[in-house]
Parts: sequence; structure tokens; C-alpha cells
Amino acid sequence: MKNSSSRQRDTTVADVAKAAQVSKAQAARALGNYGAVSDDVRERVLAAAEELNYRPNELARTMNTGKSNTIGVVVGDIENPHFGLAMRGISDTAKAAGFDVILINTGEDHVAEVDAVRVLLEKRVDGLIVAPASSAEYEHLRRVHDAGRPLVLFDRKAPGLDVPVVAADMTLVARESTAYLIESGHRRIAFISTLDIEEPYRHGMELASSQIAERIEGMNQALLAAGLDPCEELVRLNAGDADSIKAIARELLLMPEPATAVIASDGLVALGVVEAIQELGLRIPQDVSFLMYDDFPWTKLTTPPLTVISQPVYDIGASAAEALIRLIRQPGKAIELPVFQATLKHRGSVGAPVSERKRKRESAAAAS
Amino acid sequence: MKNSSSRQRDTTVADVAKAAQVSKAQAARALGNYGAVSDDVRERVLAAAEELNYRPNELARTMNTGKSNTIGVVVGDIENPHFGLAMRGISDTAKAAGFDVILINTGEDHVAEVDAVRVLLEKRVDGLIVAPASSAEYEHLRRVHDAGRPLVLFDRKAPGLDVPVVAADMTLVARESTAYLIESGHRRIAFISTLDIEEPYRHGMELASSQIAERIEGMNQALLAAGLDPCEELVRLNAGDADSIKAIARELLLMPEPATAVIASDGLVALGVVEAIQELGLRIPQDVSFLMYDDFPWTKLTTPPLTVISQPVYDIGASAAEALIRLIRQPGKAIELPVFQATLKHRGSVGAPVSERKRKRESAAAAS
DNA sequence: CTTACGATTGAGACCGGACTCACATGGGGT
DNA sequence: ACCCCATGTGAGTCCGGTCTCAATCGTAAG
Repeated sequence: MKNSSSRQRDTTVADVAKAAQVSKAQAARALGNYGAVSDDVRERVLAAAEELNYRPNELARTMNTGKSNTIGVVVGDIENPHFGLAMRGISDTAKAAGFDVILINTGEDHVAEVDAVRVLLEKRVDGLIVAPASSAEYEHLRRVHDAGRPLVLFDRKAPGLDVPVVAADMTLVARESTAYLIESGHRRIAFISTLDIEEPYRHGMELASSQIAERIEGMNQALLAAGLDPCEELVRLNAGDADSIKAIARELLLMPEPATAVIASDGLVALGVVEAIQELGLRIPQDVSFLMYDDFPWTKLTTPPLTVISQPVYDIGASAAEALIRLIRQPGKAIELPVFQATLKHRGSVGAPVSERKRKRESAAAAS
Repeated sequence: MKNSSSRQRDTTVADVAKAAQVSKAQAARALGNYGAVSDDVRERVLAAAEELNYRPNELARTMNTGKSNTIGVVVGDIENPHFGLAMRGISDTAKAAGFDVILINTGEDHVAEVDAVRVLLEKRVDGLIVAPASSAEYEHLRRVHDAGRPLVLFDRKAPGLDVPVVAADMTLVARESTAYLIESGHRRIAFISTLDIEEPYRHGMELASSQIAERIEGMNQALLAAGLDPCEELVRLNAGDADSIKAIARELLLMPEPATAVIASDGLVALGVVEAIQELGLRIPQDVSFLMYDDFPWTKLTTPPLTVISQPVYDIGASAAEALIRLIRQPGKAIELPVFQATLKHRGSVGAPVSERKRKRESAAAAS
């Protein structure tokens, strides 16, 4: 007795051809919808195909056309809804253009990323969208480029790699939001990011992530414009996991001259910082002001709701897919990318610092 | 002049063979690490491969081995961190076993799901893990099974499909948490789910999602055990988007005999319900008690932190991958699946209902 | 009644590997 | 010295499609 779950051989063009009493070539033409086929033959072939439940072997097809009609996406952390939303933008656009999308998650691990790129290249995807992990290693991406596969970067630039990058400009919004904090009276503004790096932050140092570099750059611009001194010890990187995030947050809030406002560079950091603030018994925004990148749905639920910097993530994803597809279809042509702007969404987590409130109260008292 | 980004032909075994002065067969053996190859030949071949930067064409390999060393995952909503975490469980396990993982997101759309399954089948994945969208349509899954590809379902059962299902049992924890609400004094307990369905909920009706069916079943068991009457109008499905979720929540909280406790079936529903509660000016848990499925990091940040039902999502994902890999390696053998239990995590969103607090106060007054 | 040209058709090469098979080669056993 | 069998090797087939090329067919033009 034959096990029904054993892998029976799929029906092939040859099978269909035999059933339809035509040559393999004719059957292939009728099925692939190319070349010249008489109505009679086409009908017989399609009927036979239907009858035998024929499914083309896409692998074989890809092997000698070189096209797979598939685009590959490599993403650092799929648990981050930021990428989830971007994925939807990518998928929707790709699907509309007739491309399938396959995704590989790397967990922000460089080795996994290299592997993911290899796998997708091996599966002969027509193009790749990569959100590179924070790392200065771009050899694997150069390989994609060298192999002649279109590549578009998402969210992060790769210095020295001539490839379209789709990302929101962070400098401007970083400057604006820092200016807003300064206006509110803050002088000690901290920035915390998960970005992995060897040494502590120093001005002018090379950062692997252009996003983070821009955010810091914008912040420093605002500080300088206000005549303030950008303070290196308030920029904290390497906040990799929940524990180190909380440790860093505590340190910043308990130092001799503590930070009065904290900017969290992503959702993970935000979670840790807010928890640390709560554990220290501090209140937002009375004792500490808080600002975070990315507008997640839950940021509206906290008390107070959190002031965030929102990016048009879906559109950025869609635009990345669009750019890639254009690259695939017209290899030579230069790509023009739209510019995306992030915006500050005022909610309730930014207020005047304690010292500022005291100052106002005193000046009010002096005036009366 | 040749455009450097034009797709140059990759080097093949034949090229390597020629360079190493051996036959194609020998080169293939040396590279594929099979058959008998003398040290001399192996060295020359590997050197030539290195020299020519040879990369095997996995497609060609897959075509005549039938194995791709890849497992495909189809997930409804990658934006939901629930699936994100499960993905990590799947990826880690698969990677450790030497399998690549590719993922397709369907946005809970049935057509997209059918398509995703087709694509993965066409790419000849060795097996599939599917979290089926809430739908009674399983034809596409049956096709997977019929094509002889191992299949494991994640989170949801498919009635009438003889396939391993990896999911936590929801009945027990649903009963326990409902019992806990009843003990706290609640009599009007509402349940809200995104599950898509034609008509309003009625007892005994067929539900497309086994998870939801189990949750309701457990809830009803607890109510009956406490001598209470499970109330159909408090079970609300079709809470598809933010607006309908909030509308339903408002309705439940403003009805003549309002719900005093609300159970949200997933993170999306939770977001909407909490927002609706806040907008109505009600307080958790003083005015309404709240309980939700899935323990997301942000549930600890709200005031009060939310009481949740936590599932070992990572482990469930890992177990699904493990089961699938066993199916791939030993097609005949029956699979034994571990049983996963969800647990209630007491935090701060459940309290006594207003009526109960009044009753206690009065009885205390009477006693004094 | 030819001739020519476009539409059809089938045979077979080819994509890039894996694998079968027939054929050397040579060391160990007797 | 002779046989046996394990190891090495190359030629060629196969996987399931696409695509080239030459042959065939019909028919409208000359």
C-alpha cells in the first residue's frame, strides 16, 4: 500500500504533452503563453494540464530565465513593529507589481545577516531590500551589488556603497525636537540608543548607523544654536538589552547633574527607560521629560501619553519596494527617491524641568 | 564598455573543473563533498573554486535533490509581536538544525495566504509552518499535504486536517482567569475578539478559530461552574479595526447592565479597549477591570500595569520548527507534541467591581 | 501552377548541479 | 604471481522547464 503522504512526482510539461498528444515544446508554449500555438493545441494542452493538475516548477523556470519574480527582504528585528509596518508597505507594493516577497529575520546579528543575504541570493531573488544591522561590515552587500542583483537599503545608509537608500531624514526632526526641549527649559538632554559600538560616545566619532548619527547630529545642532554645550556623557550607546537600558537610564537620572529630559532612540529603549523612571519613583513629565522615536500604538496608552517622533514607515517601505522594482526592470536608469520627513507628535511626556518651574515660580513671586 | 553592474554569468562547476583540470563530475564531488575524491584533486578543485569565487547554484541543487534545506513560514500579521517572537523561536531552532527560514506575511488575508502557500511550494521548501488566518477554508493547506510537503500548524487548529498543531491550550487558562474575575465579584464579563464571522455570537456556534473557541469555552465553563449564566451579548466578535473595537467597547460599557470586566483577545483589541475606557473617563480597575491575552512589554507601562494571559510564544515557535523538522527527516514517524500552558499574570488591572465594593462597604458598616 | 512567407510544430540543446555507470588503478590476501 | 575489491575518475543522463532551429504546412501572391 502506498503511503498517501509520500512525495509523488509532480506532473511535468512532458506529462501534459503526452496526455495532449503534442510535443513537449508545444505544451510548454501553450502553458507558458509564449511563441505560436494553434487554438486546437492550446485547448488540448490546457485541458490536459487541468486534468493532471499541472503546476509549473518555478525553480526550473527561474533556472533558465534567471528571473524569479521574487524580491527578498532582510530585516534586523521583525519583533519591532517598525519593521512590521514597513514590511506591509513593501509587500503591498511588490504584490501590486507582480512580485512575491520573502523575508528573512536576522535578529540584528551580523553573521545572520550575511547568511540571509547568501540564502536569498542563492534562491535567485530578483532584488534585495536590506535594513543592515548596525555594523560597518558591508562586504556581503557589495557582493550583492557585484552579482548584479539590484539592492536597496532601508533605514540605514552604507558609506561607500553606491546603492539607493530609502529612509527618513532624521537630522531635521532631531534638531526641531531638541529645540523644543530646550525651549521647554531643558539643559541636560540625554539620548539613548541600542547602537552597538566599541567605545563610549565622543563627538565626531564614526557611527555605523547613519540614522543614529543623524539624530545625534540634529540634537547637537540644536544645542549649539541655543548656545549650549553638547555633552558627550549624555549620549549613551550600547543599550543592547533591557537590563543595560535600565542601568543607563538610572545612571543618567541619578548623576550629580542629572538629565532632565531623555530621548529614547527606539521602542525597546523606550520600554526600558520608562520602566526605570517608574521604578525610581519619578513622574513624567513633572520630574523627567521623555521623548521617543517611533509612534507605536501603545504610546498613547501610558499616563501620560508619550510624545513621539513619527516616521511614515509604511510609505518608506512602499517607496523602497518601488525603487527596487524600478531597478529590476530598468537596470541602467538612475533612481530618484522621494524625501521622507519625520514629525514630532506632541503628547504629554514633555514638560518644564523642575529647575525651570522653580525659576518661573520665583520670578513670578518677585514680580508680585 | 561593459556595465559593471550587468549580471555576469556566475562561475559553475564546469568552470571550476576546467580551471582545476579535472572532469565536471570530479569537481562536483569535491565541491559537494560526496563520493570519492583524491586529496590531490580536492585541493586543486577547492583552490580553483576559491580563485573563481565559485558559489553553488542552490536552485540547480534543489532541482535534482528535491531538498532545499529551507522551511517556509506563513504568518498572518507580522506586525503583531506575538508572531515576531514565535518567528525567533522558529528561526533559532531551524538554523541550529541547518535549515534556512523564509517568511511570508499575509496580513490576515485569505487570498494572500493561499498565494503565500503557493509561492513557498513553488520554491520547493522542505516544509511549511502556517498560522492560518481565521477562516474555514483549508483547501490550500490540504494541497500542501497532498503534495507530500510536511506541514505544521501554529496557534490554530484546522478541523478535518490531519496535521500536527502546536499551540497553547487556552481552555484551562480561560477558565481560571474567568474564575478569578468571578471571585473578584464580577458578574458581567465581556470578551472581545477580532475574529471575522458572519453573524453575532451564539452559544454552540462553529468558530473558525480554535483558539477563540477555546477561550470562550473556558470562560463559559467558569461561569457555569459559578452558577452564572453565560451571556451571549457579552461575547463580541468582528472587532476588526480600531474604530469597531472602540465602538464595541463603548457599547459594552454603556449598556443598561454594563460589563464590569472586559477581556481583550489580542493586543490590537487591547489597545482599542483601553483607549475607549480612557475616553469614557473610566478608571482601571476602579470602574472597569481589564484582562488581555498576550504579554507584550508595553503592558507593564500603563497605569495601572495590565493583568495579562501569557503564552510561551517563543517555545511554541521553537516546538513547531522542531516538529516540522522531524516530519521532514522521518516522514513516516508520528509526532509527539509537548503541551503548552498559558498562564495568568496578575498585575494591576483587575479589581472588584463598583457594585461589589459598595456591597462590602455596606456589610462592613452593618457589622460595626 | 509555382513561389514565398508567416504560422505551427517537434527535436534537441541548455540552465547548473547530482548522480549512475563503466572503467581504470593498485594494494592486500592467498 | 593472480584475483578481489575498494578507491578514483570521466562520460553522460537527469531534474523540469525555456528557447533555438530547422522542418512542415497552408495559402495568398505572381
